[in-house]
Parts: sequence; C-alpha cells; structure tokens
Amino acid sequence: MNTNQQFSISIHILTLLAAMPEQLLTSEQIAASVNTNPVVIRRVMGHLRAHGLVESRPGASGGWKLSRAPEQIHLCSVYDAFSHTDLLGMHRHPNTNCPIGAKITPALEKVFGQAEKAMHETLSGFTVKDVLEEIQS
Amino acid sequence: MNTNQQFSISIHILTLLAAMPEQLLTSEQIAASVNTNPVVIRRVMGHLRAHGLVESRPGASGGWKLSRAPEQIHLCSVYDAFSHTDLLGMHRHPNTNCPIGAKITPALEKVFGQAEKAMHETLSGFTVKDVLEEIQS
DNA sequence: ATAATTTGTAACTATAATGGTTACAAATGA
DNA sequence: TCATTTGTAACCATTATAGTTACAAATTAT
Repeated sequence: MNTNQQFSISIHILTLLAAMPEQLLTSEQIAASVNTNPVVIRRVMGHLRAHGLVESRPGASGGWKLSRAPEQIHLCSVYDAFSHTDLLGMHRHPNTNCPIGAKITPALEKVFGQAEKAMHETLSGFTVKDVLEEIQS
Repeated sequence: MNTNQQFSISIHILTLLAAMPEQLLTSEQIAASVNTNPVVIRRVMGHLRAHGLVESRPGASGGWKLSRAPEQIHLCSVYDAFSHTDLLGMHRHPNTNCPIGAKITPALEKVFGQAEKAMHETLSGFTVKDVLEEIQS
C-alpha cells in the first residue's frame, strides 16, 4: 500500500500541459512546477508517451504537449501507464501442503481483482479536463 | 503501487482461523501455512487484534482465534487495520508559486478519495466466510 | 555549418519500507 | 517449577523509488 508518486505526478503534469495548450513545455519547466528533477519528469513522460498520452520533440525549442484533448484523457488511462505491479500486494509462497495455503491465492486474486476494477471504473469517470476545471474553479 | 503483503497475509490467517474454529492456533502453526516467520505473523496479528478481529492468549497452550464469527468479518475491516498509508501515493512538494502546483493536491485528494472509497465498498461486500467457502468449493 | 538547446537514457547514490531473523521478557498453563 | 507462547525490541538484507550526474542524439536557430 505504498506509494509511488508517478501516478500523482502524471496527473499534475497532464493538467499543467492542459493549462498551457499553445506551447511546448520543457522537462525543466515541468520539473519546476512539480518541484523535482527534470530526469524524473522525463522518466514519467516516457511511460505517458508509450501509452499515447503525450508527444515530445527533442532539440532546441523542443518540449512536451498533450497528444489529445484533455477531455479525452481519462485518469484510468493514466493509471494504466503505471500499473505494472498490482495495487494490493499478494504474499508469495503460501504452503501448498496446507488446504488453505493451497487455494488462498486464486481466492485472493478474485477479490483483489474486483476491488481494483471498482477503483479503475471510478478513475474512468474523471478526465484531465475535470481536474483542470476543479483547479480553476 | 506496491505491495505490502500484510493485507493479503491477514486474509489468509483469518481464513485459516475460520477453518479451525475449535482450537487456538499458535503463531508457529500459522507461520507454517503462510510460509514465513512466526514474528511476522505476530506483527500482523497485533494490528488485527487492535481492530478487534482476533484474540490471543499467551503462555502454554495459548494461541489465536477469531473474536467474531467469520461471516461478521468484512474484508474492509481487515483493510482498515493496515490503511495507515494511502493506497495511491501523492507527490509531496508541488511548487505553490505555480497556479497548478498550488492547487493540485486537494484536487488529487478528491479523486483519490473517491477511488479508494469505491475499492473499500467492494471489499465490504466480502467476508472471511465468503473466502473460506470459495476455497472449500 | 555551427552552436545552443532539449530529449533520451544509462548509471549511480541515498533513502525508506518491508520482510525476515534473533533474542528475550512476561504471561500462562501443566 | 518448568515448558510454552505471546509481545516486542533490535537488527539485517532486500527492494523500490526519487533524485542526481553525465553524456549521446536529435533538432532548431543563427
């Protein structure tokens, strides 16, 4: 139940890009808003780009912009860009000689799967535009 | 989005206790099923006891048992015993001189709160008895 | 062309969380 | 009185992450 900040940082960045749609923002500029190192930003952006959410241009006067309108970027898509590890962690080696240990894993997967699905559906109800409007209200 | 195993281990333990309602189980016995060290079990059990889910008796022929019927232990209560850190991590120091950075935190809290609430409600739909029956089916 | 800028990425460090382990006092029952 | 078991502190190893430095490749501006 931890806590990597990449999802949170991603929403921050996407909202920032949505607020300045006319220009490319550099990693340096974005890092100033998030208050971290530009390389941290580029790492996060790499995932977002791989999922088609942002585009970059290297070189002088390069930078980043959204690749779709903010109302078309749902937060579940942002979440998916980082959901390599499951949210609810599973313990690894239950004793399969125990009747409970032998079957607990699939039982937990069923429950955890439903729980994460519920969260995912909630995230699908918000877009980057929603977040921007919340901030500007 | 990681992954501490305490929630998962807890459900395993509670299901095991539910399967053997007649006897006290020792940390050693429980650890054998979970396949870990007895101290890890006692640590987890401490949280569960603090939330009224299990009872212990120290000393010879001591051990652990559920403090309520398994159909009265909802998985959301188990989750609550460990939800000290929020599931979706927040980045810490957005730049408050930036209009977005200044307001992103409460906006994220609103979204994350709803997402976690959805997950919590899903967990409230399952009890330890449900997990046990799933395993025994 | 050349220089300046910016991404893209590898490599490394520091920090924090976690699981696992040892050790031992306190409680309890046989 | 002794054996057993919880309760807990202390420590170590591992892992994930954020942050940092460094530099090649790409691109634009002059």
